[in-house]
Amino acid sequence: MAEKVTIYDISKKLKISAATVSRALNDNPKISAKTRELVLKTAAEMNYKQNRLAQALKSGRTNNVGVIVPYINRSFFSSVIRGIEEELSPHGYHVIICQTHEDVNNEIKQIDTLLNTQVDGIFMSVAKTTQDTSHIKKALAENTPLVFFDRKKEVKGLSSVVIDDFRGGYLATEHLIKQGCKKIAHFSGDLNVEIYKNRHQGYLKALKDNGITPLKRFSLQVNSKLESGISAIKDLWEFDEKPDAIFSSSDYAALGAIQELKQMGIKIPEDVCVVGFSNEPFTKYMELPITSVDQTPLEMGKIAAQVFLEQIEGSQTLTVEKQVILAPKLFVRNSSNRNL
Amino acid sequence: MAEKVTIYDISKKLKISAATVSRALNDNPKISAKTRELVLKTAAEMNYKQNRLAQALKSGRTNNVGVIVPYINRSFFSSVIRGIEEELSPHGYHVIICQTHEDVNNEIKQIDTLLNTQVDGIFMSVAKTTQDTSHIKKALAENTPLVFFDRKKEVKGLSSVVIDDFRGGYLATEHLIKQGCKKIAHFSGDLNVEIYKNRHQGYLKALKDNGITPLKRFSLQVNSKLESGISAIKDLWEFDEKPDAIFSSSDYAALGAIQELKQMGIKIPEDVCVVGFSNEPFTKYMELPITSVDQTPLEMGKIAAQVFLEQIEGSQTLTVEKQVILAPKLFVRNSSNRNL
DNA sequence: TATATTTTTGTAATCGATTGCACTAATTTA
DNA sequence: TAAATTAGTGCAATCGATTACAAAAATATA
Repeated sequence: MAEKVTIYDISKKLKISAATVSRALNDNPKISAKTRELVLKTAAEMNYKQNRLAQALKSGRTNNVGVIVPYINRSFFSSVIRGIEEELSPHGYHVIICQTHEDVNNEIKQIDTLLNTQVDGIFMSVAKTTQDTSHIKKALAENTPLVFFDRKKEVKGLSSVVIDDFRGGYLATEHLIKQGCKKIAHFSGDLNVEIYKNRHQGYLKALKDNGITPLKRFSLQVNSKLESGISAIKDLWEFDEKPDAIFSSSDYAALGAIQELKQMGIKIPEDVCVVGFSNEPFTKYMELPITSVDQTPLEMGKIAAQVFLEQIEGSQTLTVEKQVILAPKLFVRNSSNRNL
Repeated sequence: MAEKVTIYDISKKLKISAATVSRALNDNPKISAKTRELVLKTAAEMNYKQNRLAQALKSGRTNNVGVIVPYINRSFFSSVIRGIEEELSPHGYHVIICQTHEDVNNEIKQIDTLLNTQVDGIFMSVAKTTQDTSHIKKALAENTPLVFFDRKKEVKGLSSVVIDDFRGGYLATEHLIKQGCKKIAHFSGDLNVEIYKNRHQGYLKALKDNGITPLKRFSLQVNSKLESGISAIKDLWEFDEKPDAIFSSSDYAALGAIQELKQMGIKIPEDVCVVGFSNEPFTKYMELPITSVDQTPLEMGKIAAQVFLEQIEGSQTLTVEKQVILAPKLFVRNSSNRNL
């Protein structure tokens, strides 16, 4: 068994104090070049590895950050996490992951245990049901930087990185209008959730800017499931005046819509254009690839990490909150492309 | 700013020693009920939170585990990680994630820093290119349990949880035979990688068991990309004797195959059946859903976690390695289902 | 009541690294 | 050469919790 080598082992071997060893290893300028060399050489020989726990206890910094998301295996979240990891790893940070399963109670627990483990920072996308933010303010109270991504809450002093959902909604709708669509229906998610509300607003604004009066009946709350997309189409088609386009806040519902429309013999994109949101991996693999708004998750993760780093490094400055809003990207594919 | 409360603060307030406080908090039976109550009550009042770093330094256990995968945002890996997290979180463990980007050098670094951070255990799926295992043996030398999942290496003393890739290959091929296919081609991955080799072996065995002589030309090395599937089909169709089924070790290549076959006007599943591997989320969403072998990633993660827990808890027993082999599940869908 | 036991609590070392302060040795200055 | 700096090291406390051992308090026994 490899016994752990400590600075005391080195100090004994060299008959110098542990303090000197520590200083030599940390490139402290007060140490003579000769001693430093000797210590470094010996440390290498003895296969010394710094005990990060001891160091963390002393310094109060663990070099760990926590990421809290609803589910890690959702394509969007795992990509954001990847971005965070890739940006932070070169700086010596490790990423700890936590899942809330969209439940505030778990969120509360996770924040607690993360703060307890003394993470140097927290990244989070709040659960859909989260209303109260007192558990989030704890991080602030303990002086642990917290950065929201995608799903944020308004808490003074906390930074966030989100995409411009309004613009995403606007882009998608505008694109549909340019394709010649005039009766555009929108599948929104729960309008109490900020991101869905914003996408909806963007949709409305684009219509108005183009002289189209939005029809109340064309805004449906549809949750993020294939089946919901199917039944939403059925509902819409009960009326005489049918839409000539669907802009869905969810790729899954968009897919359901496409399946149902095809079922009914409706041609896409000739008769009806369909646009989704999130740019889920499957959208581009479909036989009829689906146009979708990309949320640039990888970039979002990287930028969130940068915001955290700025906050940590420049601790001089009083904690300044930073609100980054990324531009969404529309990927036009066949489900809405009439210019082929 | 909330000052951190320590057991010393409690001991001062109650005028008892920190040792007593510590014992009371840890339910040590040597403490009188009265004192315990008092301490617990006071601790709650003062909002005491144990410093896990100090405890970790003392005990040598951090309650952190590391997971090393090629990329976290691959559907399969993120699902395994989810399984690990969900199984371990109730036991108080946190999960640290690391990516290798399929590069052994990163793998080496990651193991090093994880051991350095004193994780209590490591889960890993090795990079495709990994040959030498000396970096992995370091964990063993430091007495840190390491559990392989999916992609393993033979290292004495290390446990693993994998699926029965041979059986997966066998199942898929057998299914195709039952559909009446007789000329089944196989897209394998790199045959130097164990999992691909095993799937290939399973394919061969199923053919033989059913009296079909495998054709060398029908075993192609195709990497896990849509485009590769397309060109593989082109290659196969240059010969007169065409296959009547494709069993691909990759869902992406299977998808490419389907696209190209359709392009050529070939009917699926009537003329050619197609089966993929991994049960990627997109397979079930396709207009023509793709039959695929599921690797039960969530379960794999959970079981890997259980193996780790057994190893940690029953530290009495000498480290016994455990090799778990999970059964793959075939999800039959329209790309290979002629019995509709 | 005096002594033996058992409970309960306190003292101090430990985990490994860091760092302010003090001290010695080496160098510079007068 | 003596005094004043400067450079290089060591001592010991610290981060917060745990725990063997010692000691004190409470209880049981004679």
